[in-house]
Amino acid sequence: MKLSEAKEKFIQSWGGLGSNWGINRTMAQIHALFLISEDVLSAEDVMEALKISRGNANMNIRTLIDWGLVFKEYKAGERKEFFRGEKDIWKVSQRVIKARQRQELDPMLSVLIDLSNAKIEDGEKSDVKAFQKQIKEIKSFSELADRALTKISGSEENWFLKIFMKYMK
Amino acid sequence: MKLSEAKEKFIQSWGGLGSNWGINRTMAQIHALFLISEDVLSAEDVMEALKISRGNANMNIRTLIDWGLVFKEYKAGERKEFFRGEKDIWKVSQRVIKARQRQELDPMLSVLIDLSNAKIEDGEKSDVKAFQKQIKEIKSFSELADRALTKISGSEENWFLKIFMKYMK
DNA sequence: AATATCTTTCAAAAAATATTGAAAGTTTAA
DNA sequence: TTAAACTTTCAATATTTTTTGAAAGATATT
Repeated sequence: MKLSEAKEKFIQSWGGLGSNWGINRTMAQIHALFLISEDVLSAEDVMEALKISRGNANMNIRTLIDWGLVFKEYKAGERKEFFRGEKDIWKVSQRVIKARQRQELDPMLSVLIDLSNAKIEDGEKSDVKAFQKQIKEIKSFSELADRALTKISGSEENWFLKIFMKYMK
Repeated sequence: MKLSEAKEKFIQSWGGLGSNWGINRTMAQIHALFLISEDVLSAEDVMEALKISRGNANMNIRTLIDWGLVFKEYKAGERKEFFRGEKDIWKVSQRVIKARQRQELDPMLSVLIDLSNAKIEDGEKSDVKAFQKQIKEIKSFSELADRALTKISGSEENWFLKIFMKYMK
């Protein structure tokens, strides 16, 4: 296999993985490109490598920066911006977890908390009770998951590895 | 708040959560409906509650059954099928993890394994080395994650709770 | 202050994804 | 065996999401 083929395959697969998990395909591809690029890349490099438009490249690079997966870097004597990807895959996954937790899990949790506290003013009494019980269970579970994810996304890789070795065979 | 409003809010939020995670919105809404329905529901009940077509209801209920989140049930003397949702939120999340692991993580893992084993027959030697090193790291991490998810999706809730209490404050 | 270089925005277009509903398929009952 | 009751399929349609590219906005250079 050629190196370029191998890279292409990685980029495409990473893009597919992302898009199945609600992360837009191009953003995941750009991220893949950065994961396997030793050097910094300019917006143009990204546009060219992935054959995408300037707007698309710009927008998705911004989002990757927001997520903490890509960093701006300046070259002496060069006017344009360059970017470098976070290479440590443990850090990458922590930052993905963090971003998605605040964007998607937390809003759901806040709805669950609202519903738990809401006074329900009609309906068959047993229906209301059943509904409230189920919401409470989902809320408790979500809070547990939220705390577990927070812990994982703030830990050293070592910590996780130790727990894994000890408890997960 | 009225019971119907509260239910609606839960269904909409759960649908939104799903769609942000690459699960089609309607499927997540149907799932939410089952989560908070004490009784079995027919396809028509679902169609009516969510105002969706027969085909849509049928297709998404099938997928939920595939995922192990909804079960067929028959009523004595009734010809049509009824469905009941899995209510235990721990089991629900285990089954979601399992479904997505085999659908999305495993294919990526298999690409990573292929790339790790592939003989790369061109390119600057140091580029090839760097690429191979990075792929190997991503692969190792993915295998670890895969095993962690497998363990979690096959465990008792108690096991997880214990670990959590002990290690995650 | 005019110009060149580069970045960002955003409305329109394209692409991807989900939904509909009618027709075909299946099962049960008379 | 026929018909009624129900489920599944799938081509056409609708909706949502993503992408483009040109124009506007910055910032640096002469």
